[in-house]
Amino acid sequence: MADPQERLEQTIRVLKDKGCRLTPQRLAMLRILSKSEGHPSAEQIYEQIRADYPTTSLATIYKTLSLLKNMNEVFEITFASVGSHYDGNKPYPHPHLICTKCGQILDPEFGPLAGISQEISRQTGYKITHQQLIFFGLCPKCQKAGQAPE
Amino acid sequence: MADPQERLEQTIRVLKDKGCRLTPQRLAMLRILSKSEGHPSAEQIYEQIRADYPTTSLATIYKTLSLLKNMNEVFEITFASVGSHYDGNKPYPHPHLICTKCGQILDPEFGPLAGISQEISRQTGYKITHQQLIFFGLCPKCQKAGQAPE
DNA sequence: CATCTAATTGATAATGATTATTTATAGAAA
DNA sequence: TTTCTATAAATAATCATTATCAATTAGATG
Ligand SMILES: [Mn+2]
Ligand SMILES: [Mn+2]
Ligand SMILES: [Zn+2]
Ligand SMILES: [Zn+2]
Repeated sequence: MADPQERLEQTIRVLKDKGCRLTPQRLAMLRILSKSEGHPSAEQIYEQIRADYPTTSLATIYKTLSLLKNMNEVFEITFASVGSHYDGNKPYPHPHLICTKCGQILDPEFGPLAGISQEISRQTGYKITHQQLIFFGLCPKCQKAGQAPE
Repeated sequence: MADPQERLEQTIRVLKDKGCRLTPQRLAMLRILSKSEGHPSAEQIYEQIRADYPTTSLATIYKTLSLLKNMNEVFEITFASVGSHYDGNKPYPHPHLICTKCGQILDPEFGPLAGISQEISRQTGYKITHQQLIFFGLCPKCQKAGQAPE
């Protein structure tokens, strides 16, 4: 994982570059996201923030997450059955390992790209039941510029 | 892809084995799902069904999908930003290729497991921007039987 | 420091996909 | 026919997320 302090400073730099304000609520969120322990959901971030800033609104959490997503300073794991979770420590797409019972989410570390499941299983002790591999991109039709989404 | 007729018959067999009834609405759904053209959403299945059975309720679609999921006769692609989509032709986990502009979902065919993105891109003409690879399983703690989910 | 103003916040309403509930229906069994 | 049970239809409820808008404030300016 990246050094949380460096991630924090990096994100603050990007925010300032874009002319965004650094409010206390945002700073508190950045501290949490720079570590992203356990890949928190919006609700979990909200609960942590409220410890220090009891009047914070959940809407602020969502708006800040949206802002950070747009500048690629947080990565969103969108999986319907567990809701969205966030990783501000590795703010780019990467594989995840989800426990289907308790919902715990890990970043599995793996080198090549073969026998992955076994390797992850060995590393983490998880018993892997299934996986989801999704590729995103633009279909040929959508690559033509100036075309509205259907 | 599997032969839709065979998939239809297979699912009907499983339903009967479990003592479930084969209603006209269900049969209409099975016909759609056995092909699963375009990986339809619940809403899209609903619209197709209504052509033949105008009084059908959306709740029935969801209930039947839930039934079929439980007997592994349909695979659900749960990705938050596009909502759930269904594949009854290949009713088991497999990779998907999603256009982030129009939402089209394909089953990319690929052999080994290296240089996948390039191969998929060549086969489909998609310009791949990112991917999501998620492994599901049970963490060591959850593998201990009789433990409640957190 | 005081003032100014656009960005941001907090409170709340709205949205939308999915699930739950309740009553009605229909076919199988007796 | 009567009874029984699975299922359907209609509708309400849920819940995560987004939108709205008046109030507040960070940060620039003088
Ligand atoms: Mn991660
Ligand atoms: Mn598929
Ligand atoms: Zn677990
Ligand atoms: Zn497209």
